[in-house]
Parts: sequence; C-alpha cells; structure tokens
Amino acid sequence: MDIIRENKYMWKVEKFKNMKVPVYVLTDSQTIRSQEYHEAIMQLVNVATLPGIVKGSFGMPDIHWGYGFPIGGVAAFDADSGIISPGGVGFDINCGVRIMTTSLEFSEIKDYIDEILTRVYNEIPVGVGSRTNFKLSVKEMKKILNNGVYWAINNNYGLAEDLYNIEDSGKIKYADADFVSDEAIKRGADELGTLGSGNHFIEIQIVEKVFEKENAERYGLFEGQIVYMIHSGSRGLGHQVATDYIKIFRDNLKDWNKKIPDKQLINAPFKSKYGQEYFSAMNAAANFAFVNRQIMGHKIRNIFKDLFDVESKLLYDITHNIAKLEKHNVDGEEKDLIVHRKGATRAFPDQIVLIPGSMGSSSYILLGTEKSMSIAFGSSAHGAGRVLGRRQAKRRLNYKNVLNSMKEKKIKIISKSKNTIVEEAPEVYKDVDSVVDIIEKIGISRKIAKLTPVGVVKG
DNA sequence: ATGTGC
Repeated sequence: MDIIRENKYMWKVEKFKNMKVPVYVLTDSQTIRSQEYHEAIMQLVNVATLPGIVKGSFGMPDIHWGYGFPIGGVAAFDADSGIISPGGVGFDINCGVRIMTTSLEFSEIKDYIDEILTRVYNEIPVGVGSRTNFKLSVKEMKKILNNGVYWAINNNYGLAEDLYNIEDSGKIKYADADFVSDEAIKRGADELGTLGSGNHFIEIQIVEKVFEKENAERYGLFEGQIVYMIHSGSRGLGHQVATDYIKIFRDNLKDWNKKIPDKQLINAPFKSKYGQEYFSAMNAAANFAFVNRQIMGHKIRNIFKDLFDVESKLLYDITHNIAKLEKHNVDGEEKDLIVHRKGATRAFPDQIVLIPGSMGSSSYILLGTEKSMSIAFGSSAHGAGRVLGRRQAKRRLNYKNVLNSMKEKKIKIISKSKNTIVEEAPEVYKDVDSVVDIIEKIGISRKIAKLTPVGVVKG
C-alpha cells in the first residue's frame, strides 16, 4: 500500500482492488507513518470499497483503530445508492461535547473548586453502570427519544434559549422511538443525566488563551473566564441500539453483506427497510444523548447559580459520533449524502467545533470554515486520539504518578475509579495542541479559545 | 464506549 503526499497536510492512497474512491488522511509528516495510523488507514481502505461511497474515505489527524471504521473517520454515501453502517457511527451514538460559559473569573472561584467538584460528583451519577434513582416510564422515554431537548425544556431541565445552541436544536427529526428495542429503552430509563466512564468527563476550565478576539467576544469568551465542559454520550441505550442493529443486519442482510472486506463493516442500503429503521433508532439514541448532556449541564448551571449567584450560558453542544443526512456539493453537483462521522465533528462555516482534551490536557473551542466543506464534507477532528491502549496504559503508568502530575499542574480531580484515571491519563493521548495546530493549518477549523482544566470529575 | 470478555 503506497501512501503518497498530496500536499503538506494531506496524504492519499490511490484506488486499488475494490476501492471505489481514494483514501485521504489529513495529518503531518511525522505522524503519518506511525503504527496506530497504519491500522486505521487499512480500515479506511476497507471503507472505500463500500457501496455508494462518494469522493473519498477520510481520516482526521486523530484517527486510530475502531470497530470496522476507524475513530476519526469520515465517509459519505449517496443517499439513493449508498449504505448506512453502525460501525461508521460507533457504539456510543452521539457521544459529544457541551460547553457552558459563566461570567466568573478564576480568582472569584479558586477557593471553591473542591466544593464545586464535590457537589457535581454528588448530584450527577458517574462511572460504569451509573444510574439515577428514578426510572422513567416507557411512554416518557419515547417522548425523550422523539423530541430530544424539547422534552428537557418542557420538563424544566434548562432554558428555551438552550435550543439555539445545540446541533440540530437538540432534536433530530428523523428519530423514531418505535424502532428502538424494549431492551434499549429499559437500559436508558434510569441512565438519563449520568456521565458514564472511560474518556467521558465533566471539567471546570479556564479560558487560557483567546485566538480571535472578535469571534471570542461574539461568543462572550474572555481570558481568565470560568467555563465548564461535559463530554458524554447515549450510555447503555445507544450501545444497545448499535448492538441490536448489528445483529438485525447480520440476521437479515447476509447476502447483501457477502462482499464486505471486514465483518465489522456490516451495513444496510440506506433506502432499505433495515437501513431506515437503523437510521430512525440511531437518531432516537442521538436525541437521548442530547438530553443526557442537557440535564447534566442544567444541574451544574444550578450549582453555579447557588454558589455564585450567576447564570450560565450554553455556548454549544455538538456530536462527534453520528451519521447525518446532508446536502453537499460533489464535483459541482448537489447531492443528498449520508455522512458518517465517527470520532469526527461537523465543522460547517461559522459553526462552533469543540475538541475535548483529557484530564490534565487542554480543550479547544474552534470555528468551522468554508474550506472544510471542500475537503471532508464539513468535518474536523474530535480529540487528541489515543496512542496507548488501555492495557498498555496500565502497564506503563500508575495511579499515584498520574495524580501527582495533576497536582503539580494544580488540577483537582474527583473520580470513581482508579483504573479510569490511569487508562485516561493525558499521556495516553496524542498531544491535543499539535492535533489542533494541524487542523488549523489544513484549514478545516480555526482556533477561537484554548481551555485549561482546574477541576475534573471522572467516572 | 458498554449492566466492560461468546
């Protein structure tokens, strides 16, 4: 397999064998040859063989191996002749990031970080299997799955204005709860407003640096400001939807999937019965995830209101695990496409892009660009990308050292699991600053603000 | 990511 240089930050694998389009990887010359890239690029090659794929099989700078499709991959399929695949979305449907801003400066809250973290930890269930102590009825769950954040606003979990600041207003219209299994609904019924574990987090952060003053001001951002970020998804409900439809496709679309180069790329024609049913269920799970982050954001907003008498503003909430029906210009022709972004963020012109770091490392607020539309269907990266697997992390790092380095950086942390701390330590990820620098140099997003954590809640 | 592994 030859990887050729297309330009300074774009690499190409020409079509060979059954590939319908080339592979394009957006990154610099240092990372392109690394081991974790090699596996991911092989997966992008496999994706390039799938029916109806348009233009290219794209890798963002943070790509690494995932189920079927790599994490950090973007692939768009013709809505009429193409496919939809659960592996191209990921198990955590609508895993995403929410950022909320306050009018506070760090100096005003620096003595209260522990108190904020303790209250967040006490009021929001975190960790593996985190549950609320109430169970929603099936009827209520279906309302949530169909109406997304509109349900939350109607039930006093937030302000009406929040709807303007969520991707798709927190409600994807193609959702249909009738295609979500009883089992998935059951799993979700006591998981609404819970963080989960792994790379999910709640952080209190400082705006460390503003890059574009005018744009920062437009969004009410200033250096020294306190903001908070939530990184979470659709919990067990989304996981169950993915599991259910992978099985449904296996049971019912055996012939259709005969030629896929990897079993994990199992898919359905988008316009088919099974394709549409997965699309409806996936969007229902996406709405659940929007509400999940809405409820956590609302609770933290109330904690800040109670402690400091300030109102927080939802700046933006974005997903980085989803397949979306979008119109894009391909070779001068407007086409309806089903754009799979798995560990990739939509980055339309002038739209907020959020890139979360991990524990000790920084997070970023960026803006999408016109140029991103002409590269990978208006997409950008979603994080730093792992360099160490969970097992490797446990072998090379230990809990005390990770905590000490957090302490040296003056970052407070509350966590449910020692394992998670080691598995999600900053050292386990690529340097987020360099990933962000690359996406800015490529031109798919522009930096608006860099955020540094002062307090972290982990599962 | 996940009531963490078929």
